[in-house]
Amino acid sequence: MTAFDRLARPVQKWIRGQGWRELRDIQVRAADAILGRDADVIIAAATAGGKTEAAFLPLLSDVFDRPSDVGGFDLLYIGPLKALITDQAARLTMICDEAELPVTPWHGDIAQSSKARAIKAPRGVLLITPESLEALFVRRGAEIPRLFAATRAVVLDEMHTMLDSERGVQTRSLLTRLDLARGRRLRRIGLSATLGDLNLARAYLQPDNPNSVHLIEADGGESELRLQLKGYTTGAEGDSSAQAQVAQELFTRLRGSDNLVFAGARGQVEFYADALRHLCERQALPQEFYPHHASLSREHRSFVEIRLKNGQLPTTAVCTSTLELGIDIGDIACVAQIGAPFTVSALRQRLGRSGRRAGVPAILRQYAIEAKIEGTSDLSDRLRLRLVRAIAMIELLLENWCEPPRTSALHLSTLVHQILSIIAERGGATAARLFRVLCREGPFRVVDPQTFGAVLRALGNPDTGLIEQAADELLLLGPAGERIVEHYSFYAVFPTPEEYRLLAGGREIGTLPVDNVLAPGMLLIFSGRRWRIVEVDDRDKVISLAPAPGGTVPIFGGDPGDIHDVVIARMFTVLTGDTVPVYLDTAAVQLLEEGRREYKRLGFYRTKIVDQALGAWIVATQTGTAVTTTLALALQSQGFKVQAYDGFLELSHDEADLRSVLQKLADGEMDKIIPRDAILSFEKFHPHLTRDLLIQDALSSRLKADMLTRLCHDLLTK
DNA sequence: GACCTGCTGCGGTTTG
Repeated sequence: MTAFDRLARPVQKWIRGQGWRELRDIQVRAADAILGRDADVIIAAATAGGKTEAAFLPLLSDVFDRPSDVGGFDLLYIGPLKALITDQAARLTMICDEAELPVTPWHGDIAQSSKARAIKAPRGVLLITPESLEALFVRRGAEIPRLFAATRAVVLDEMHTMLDSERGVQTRSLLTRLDLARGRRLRRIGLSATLGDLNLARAYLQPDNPNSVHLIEADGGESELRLQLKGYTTGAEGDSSAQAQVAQELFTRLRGSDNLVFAGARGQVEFYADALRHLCERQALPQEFYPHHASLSREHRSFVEIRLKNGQLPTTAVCTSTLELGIDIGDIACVAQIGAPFTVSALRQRLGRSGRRAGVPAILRQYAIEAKIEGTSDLSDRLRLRLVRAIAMIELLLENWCEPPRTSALHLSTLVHQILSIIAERGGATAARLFRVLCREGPFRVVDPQTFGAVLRALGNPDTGLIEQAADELLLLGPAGERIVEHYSFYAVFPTPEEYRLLAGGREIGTLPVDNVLAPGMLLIFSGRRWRIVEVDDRDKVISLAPAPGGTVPIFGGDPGDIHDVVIARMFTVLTGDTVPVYLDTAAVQLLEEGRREYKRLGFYRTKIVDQALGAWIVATQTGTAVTTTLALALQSQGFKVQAYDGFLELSHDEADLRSVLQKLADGEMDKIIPRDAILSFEKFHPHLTRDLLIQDALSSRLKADMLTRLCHDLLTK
C-alpha cells in the first residue's frame, strides 16, 4: 500500500484538490514513520519544504480514521510566533473543514470568545504559544487532564530555536508537566529547518533515549551558492562614507528584485533604510527599500512582509533577525549581510531564505567595513577582526558547521519560573515533588539537590517572600509570589525592557528603549523616515513626532553576543594563514593582508603574550567569548584593567606582573575569579536569587571556569 | 559589540 493509500479519505480529497501529482519524499517518509507506530519523530527540511503537511497529513488521518471517544484536543501544536500560528491554523483549517474537525489558534491576539468555546468543548487541533500554554497551566491547572486526555501527539514547530534557549527549557518543562497530568507520555513530533547537531535535537525530545527518535531529513536539494565578500574602509573617525558606499552598492545591485539585507543592529537598519530611501528620492524612483525590526509597529512590519510575499512590486527589506524565521515571505533573489553576525547558525538560517527554488542559486553578498588606521586605532581595527570574523564564519558555513547548544546550563531563572508555576497550577506542592517533576523528569537535570534546595531557600527568604511553607510541608505562594504570578506578564520566561511609544499623527509607529535621552525639538530617524520630537510624556512613556527634513539614528542598546570557540579558532587560522579566499574583492584582499601583517608585527606567531610597555600586555587567548570573559574577570578581580576583543585581551596593571598571576591561575591557587562588582543578573527571575546562585548560573552558561587553568597553562607555555 | 519571542481576567461602556 502506498503512503497515499494509507491516508484518510478527507486528507486524500484535500491532496487531490491541491492538484498535487504525488507526495514529496519527506511526506511519504513521515507518513511511514507516523502511521501505525509511536516513536517520536523529527522532520528536518528547509523552509517551505512541506514539513507542516508531512507531519499533519498522517496525524490527521489517524484522528479521522480512529476518532476518540473521550473529549479533549486530538492534536497539540506549539509554535514560537503568533503570526506563524495564525498562518498554520489557516492551512490546517482547509484540510480539516471537510471532516468538520475544529482547528483552534490560541495566542494573545485571539478573541476570548473563541478560547471559551474551545475550553467548553475541546476537540480537533489546538495551536498555541509556549506562553499561552503556560497560562493554561497557571489559570486552569485543574482542567489540564480533561483538555488533553485524548491528545495523540504534540508538534513542535521551529524546533531549532528551542534547543538552547530559556523558552525551549520552559516548553520542555510544560511538556513534562503535561505528561504527568495526563498520566501518559505525549508523542513528540519536531519540525525544523536545518539542524546543526541532530543528536542534540533528538536528546531534546527524549533525553533518556535519543536513539529511539526517528529522523527524517530532506535529502540533498542544496542549491548552488554564489558568494562575494566586499571590503570597505572608512575615513576619519565619525565618518560614514564607507556606509554610504555600501548603501550605494545595495541600491545598484538590489533594485528591481526582492531581497533581504541583514544590517546587524536596529540602528544600522534605520541608517541604511534612510540612505536607500534618499537614493530613490534623488533619482525620483519609486520607493522599494523598507526597514524591518522589532521596534517598528506591527502594522509597518506586516506591510513589508505582505509586499515581499506578494511579489508584485520589487521589495528589499533592511532587517534584523526579525526576518530570519517565521511566515513564508516568498522567493528572495539575494541575501546581503553587513558585518559578520555573531553565530554561523544565524548566517545559515538567513541564507536559507534565498535560492529555495530548484535550479536557482542562493546568493550571499557579505560586506565588511573596517576603520582607517590612525594612531588611536584599537587592536580590533588594526587586526581587521571584523573582516577576519566574516571570513571565518563563511568558511565554517561552507563546511556545514554550526554552533551546538550548551547543555550544561542550569537555567536557574527559568527554574524559578517553573517552581512558581507548578505551585500555582496545583495550589501548592512539596519540595520533593517539585524536584522530581523539574529536575528528575523535566529539563533541569543538571540541577543537583543541593542547588535546588538553595534556590527554594532563596525564594522562601522572608525578604523575598515568593514562597512560604505551610504546616504540612506544602509550599505555597507568598504575597510577593502571588503578585508576580497573578500579573499577565508572568507567562513569558524572558525579560522585557521598558520603552517609549512613538506616535506620529496620532498613530503608533513603534517603540524606543527608555535609555534614550530625548527632548522636544530633537531630530530622529525612525521607521525609514525623518522626524522632529514635538512632545515627551515621561509619565505615560509616550513621544509625539512630526515630519522633519533631517535626523539622527536613535540608540537601541543590547548586549554583546557570545562567539563560539570554534569561530575564534578559525579566525586565528585565517590570521596566520596565507591563502586568500576566492570570494574576496580587491579591497577585502588588501584589508586581510593588513590584518595578517599587523599580527606578525605584534609578534604573535611566536608567543601568545606580547609585552606592550611596562605593565601593559596583549594576550591572544584564541578562545571564544565564554572562556575569554572568564579570564578577563579573573584578572579584573586581581586589579588588572582589561579590554576584550575576539580572542584577544589587552591588559594593564600598575604593580602586578601578568605572568606570575597567570601562573597562580594555572596552578589553581585562586578560587575567587568573579570580581565583587561583576554584573550577574541577566534573566527575568535572576533578581530573586542569591549571589552564590547567580555565580553558579553564570559559570554554567556564560562563563567556562573549568577551562581557565588549561588556558593559563597554554598561554605561559606556547 | 546584538537580535528576537510573549501576555489573563474582569469591569465598564456601547451597540444592536
